[in-house]
Amino acid sequence: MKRRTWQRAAVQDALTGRDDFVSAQALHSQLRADGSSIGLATVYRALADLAEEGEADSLQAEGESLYRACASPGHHHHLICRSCGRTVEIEADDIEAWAASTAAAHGFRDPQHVVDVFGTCAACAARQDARIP
Amino acid sequence: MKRRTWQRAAVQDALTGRDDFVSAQALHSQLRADGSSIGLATVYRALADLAEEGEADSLQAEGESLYRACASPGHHHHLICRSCGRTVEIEADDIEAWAASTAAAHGFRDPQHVVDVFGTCAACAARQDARIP
DNA sequence: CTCCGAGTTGAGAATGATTCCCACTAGCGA
DNA sequence: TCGCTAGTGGGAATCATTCTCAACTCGGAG
Ligand SMILES: [Mn+2]
Ligand SMILES: [Mn+2]
Ligand SMILES: [Zn+2]
Ligand SMILES: [Zn+2]
Repeated sequence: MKRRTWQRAAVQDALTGRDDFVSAQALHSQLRADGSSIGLATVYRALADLAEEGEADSLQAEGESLYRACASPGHHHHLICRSCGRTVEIEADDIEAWAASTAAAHGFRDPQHVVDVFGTCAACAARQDARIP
Repeated sequence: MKRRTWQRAAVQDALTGRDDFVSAQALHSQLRADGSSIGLATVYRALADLAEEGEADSLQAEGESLYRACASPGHHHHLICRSCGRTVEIEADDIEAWAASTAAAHGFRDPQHVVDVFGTCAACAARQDARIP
């Protein structure tokens, strides 16, 4: 029996309020800065729960876990700006089929896959070009 | 000027001697068990160097970095058994093209991608089936 | 071959993210 | 409302990885 606490709601709201992948630490700092008294361990627990329930997507970058409340309810992948973190949700049935058939072709059962694309978004690219010349 | 030391050679040899992804800690333990006096920090450094030089591939799993000396010299991906770690190297030009075009379609520059497939290999699947019934 | 200097090593300390501990708090069903 | 117990949070503990730095050793110059 899961209980509804304002802490869980606060984490979910904070996550929904942004469109980039964020770490537990960063989200905790943001919540504290906004006046919340939520604890760090609770933010970690809430994010882990959200990810397990499928309410949030997670990925590993530079040794830390990042989370995002995605708009697409189903399975999808991400195109992520490595500079500002802005993220585009991507659906690619071809990739799904490829992953499944590749696993099957080698006798692997219960396939899962990690597919993420990183790049520099147009805005960040323009900013970089303007600064360097 | 990069020097040739027996420590680097030992790490590379140990890595080449296995066909699964392995952590720095595990490789250090193995080397020590085989009588080497190599230090843990050195194993970390050697693996990082090998990865940077393209001599080894690396991926993140469960919060730790794993390394593998791959047979394919060029860019490729992996199909990994989540039970025993056995790895198959995969080349998929379709995926390369898809990643590049996806990034371009959204105005993202300098795309890179992470594509890994995990599953249970035939041997591990058979072992599990035999144990459970 | 010998010498010297800069790259390399390794034990232990430091770091940083994440988890654990546990006394206290607060959902929520009866 | 009452009691049970999941949830909370501050701080300690854990764990992978990096840093520190004195000692060491490649490898090119002479
Ligand atoms: Mn997919
Ligand atoms: Mn690729
Ligand atoms: Zn950007
Ligand atoms: Zn296996």
